[in-house]
Amino acid sequence: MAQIAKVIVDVPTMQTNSPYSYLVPDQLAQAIQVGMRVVVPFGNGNRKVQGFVVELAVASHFEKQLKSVESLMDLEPVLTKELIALSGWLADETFSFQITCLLTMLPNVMRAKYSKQIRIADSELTPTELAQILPEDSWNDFTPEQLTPSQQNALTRLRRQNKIEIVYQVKNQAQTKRIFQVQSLITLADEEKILAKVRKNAVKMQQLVHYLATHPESINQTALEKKLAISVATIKSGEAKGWLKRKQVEQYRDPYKETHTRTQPLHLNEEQQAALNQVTAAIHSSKAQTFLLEGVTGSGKTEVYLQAIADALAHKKTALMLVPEIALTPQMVTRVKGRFGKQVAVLHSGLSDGEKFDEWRRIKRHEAQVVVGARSAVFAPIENIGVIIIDEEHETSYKQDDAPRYHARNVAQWRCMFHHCPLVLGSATPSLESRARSEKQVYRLLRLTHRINGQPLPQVKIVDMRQELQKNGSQNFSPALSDAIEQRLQLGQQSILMLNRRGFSSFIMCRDCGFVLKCPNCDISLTLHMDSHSMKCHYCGHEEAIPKVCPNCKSHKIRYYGTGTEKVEQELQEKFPEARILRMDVDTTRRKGAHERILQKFGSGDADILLGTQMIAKGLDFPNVTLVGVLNADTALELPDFRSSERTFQLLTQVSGRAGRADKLGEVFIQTFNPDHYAIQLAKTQNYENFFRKEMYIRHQGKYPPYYFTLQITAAHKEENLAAQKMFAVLDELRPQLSQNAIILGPTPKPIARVKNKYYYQIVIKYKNEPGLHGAVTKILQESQKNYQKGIQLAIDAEPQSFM
DNA sequence: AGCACGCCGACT
DNA sequence: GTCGGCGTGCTC
Repeated sequence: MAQIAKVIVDVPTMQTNSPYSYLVPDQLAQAIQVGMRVVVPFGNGNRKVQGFVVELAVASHFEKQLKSVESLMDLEPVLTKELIALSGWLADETFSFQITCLLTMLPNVMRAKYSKQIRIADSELTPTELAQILPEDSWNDFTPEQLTPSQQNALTRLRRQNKIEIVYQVKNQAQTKRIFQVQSLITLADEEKILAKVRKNAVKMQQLVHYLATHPESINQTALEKKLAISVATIKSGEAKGWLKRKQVEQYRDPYKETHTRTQPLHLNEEQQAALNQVTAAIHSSKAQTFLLEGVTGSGKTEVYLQAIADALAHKKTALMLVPEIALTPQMVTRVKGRFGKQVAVLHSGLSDGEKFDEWRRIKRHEAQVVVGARSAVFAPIENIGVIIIDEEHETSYKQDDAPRYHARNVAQWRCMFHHCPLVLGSATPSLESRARSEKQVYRLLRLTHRINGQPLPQVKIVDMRQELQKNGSQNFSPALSDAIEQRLQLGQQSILMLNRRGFSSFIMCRDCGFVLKCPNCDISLTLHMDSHSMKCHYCGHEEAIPKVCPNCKSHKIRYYGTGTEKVEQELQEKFPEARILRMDVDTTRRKGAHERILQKFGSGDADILLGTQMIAKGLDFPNVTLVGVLNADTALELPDFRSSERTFQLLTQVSGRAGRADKLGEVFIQTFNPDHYAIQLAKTQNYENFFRKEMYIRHQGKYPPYYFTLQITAAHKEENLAAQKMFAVLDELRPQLSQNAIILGPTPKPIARVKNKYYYQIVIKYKNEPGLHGAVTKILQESQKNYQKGIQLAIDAEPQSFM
């Protein structure tokens, strides 16, 4: 009986979102396995596409003649059965395609590159004629995107006339790094004999011979080059003379080469021990229990995680720990690597594709038992999991905002069910969803209420900027904050200043007519960038020159407005000329490793003030920091989003925790125009529990999560009314499927209605129990495929992070 | 996605 | 009359 492979092909559409059957040719029958990538012919022209084998069977329900698998792309499966099952569930859950989910789970290099080759199939067509259409140097390798429409048409015509043949290629990008090792073939006894044959002035050759004679062990080729200051040519000629052998060996690109000093488990206090005991009990009894570890900043959550991981390892199991991208600082990596050494694999966006691939392979080959990583690390190919930990579980970065729109927490829960292991969600300020679930006993609540070392929480002072505005006019630094900074400078202590959001940025406004320079493609104002001396759009990347006169009224009084980190940095430097300031924002951290370098510099005391955006609020631990200033606490509050209070509270609580962690008492200044807002007042005392009660009441009143589930449907189109029409059509179709209890908001234009020249309209459904909703939405999505060619894009986001 | 089939307008 | 525009449907 012929073998049949069920393959998910790399064609991301709704119509092709199920496995296709292919015959397995005899020569592949032994090697093919579920989870491998294959190349299969697909569609009318039999173009080659990448696919994933999700099942091997002996029969297919497909009536017509099956095509055959072309080739295998892997020697062993890249996906486990668990991950294949997970991809199917995830596709359904997030209203996305299974192929999109599969590709999301794997390192980028597993994504095939497609290209085409052209061959003359009819002697009537001369190469010169063809070269007029397409230059000869790209005959062997071109992609449709690089062709102009007229080239495209000409080639299509020739192909229909059978004058040319198009050969499709699927290129595997997954390359292992290979280095040369040099192995000596001579011994000490040979040295004299060989040296006699080497010319007297060939100093390098003599050195090489001497080295080889005295070093029988093999050495990295580049290391040898450095050591003897010789070139590859010398080594190669040594090889030709038979003195040495060069061989290629595979090498991991290890992003964390430096060895970490090993640390020992710390002594736990009573609360930590009690929390740990509950988690380890679940590990031992293989129970898929979710825990919520709520602990004030500095209460030692990380130590509980580390000891839970140690316990899993002691029971011959593995562990997965997720950390927000931004908190995946060298500090955190050092802590985990320090405890578990080479058993740790790290996955985050700062790594190159090659480095990620290598870390991934270390996990796949069971060379790493502990995985630490950002959101997508939740798909790490780790087996036999003993515990999954999600640190700072309230972080919005755990939700992916493009397809598949998954939340790492839900994926982790699925994997915990699969592996029968506990999930630990940790935070000082849990998301309301998680905290509410622990209230209902769905999660088990573990609380850490004491800071280790018993240090007091920093003193938080709220500065009313309304009064400051009246007294001193508009400014970024209140006298209270300025004095505090001055004091730290004199004491030689460090300060962290946070400017909320990159968005509170400098835009340009005409003082005469009020004209604001906006992006021609998007509905937002352009931001001034001093580093490139230009105006940029944060949404589409549009860039233009800084205007000298107002384009509207020709006035010269067109000025900067608002505050960006660059402007604050300038102002700060003027105020404190002697201060050494480090700025950390999207612009200064774009380059690889820049993030680490800035923190390293600050940590080693090379700067007095660290000025930055949200990214400085998370997970940093610098003992010499005794002052934290939040320049504008309000910007997040003013956003039209039901989570804005929660975000503000979390951010302020978190950034306050950066002050005075060691033996020195910390001080925090929060500048705000809303000093009486409950999110700000409660952040002052770091009273999460009170904030939770208050915010839950407000969510209840407004019928928002966690009392209601939410689903957002968005339509996008170049023409505003088509996007709107589509949303009204969706609404008409959906409404009969919903009960009276469901609440529908919209259709409305999104708060930023136009991005990249497309208009966005959305509806949001708030519901408690709508069994028909999932099916109805899936159906709408399937039908909308037909409209896709007309340029209408429909996006569905279950539990969106914001309605904006 | 990409390719073929099929039905309408402006050209040799 | 045909060439080629792109709307529609299918891909094991």
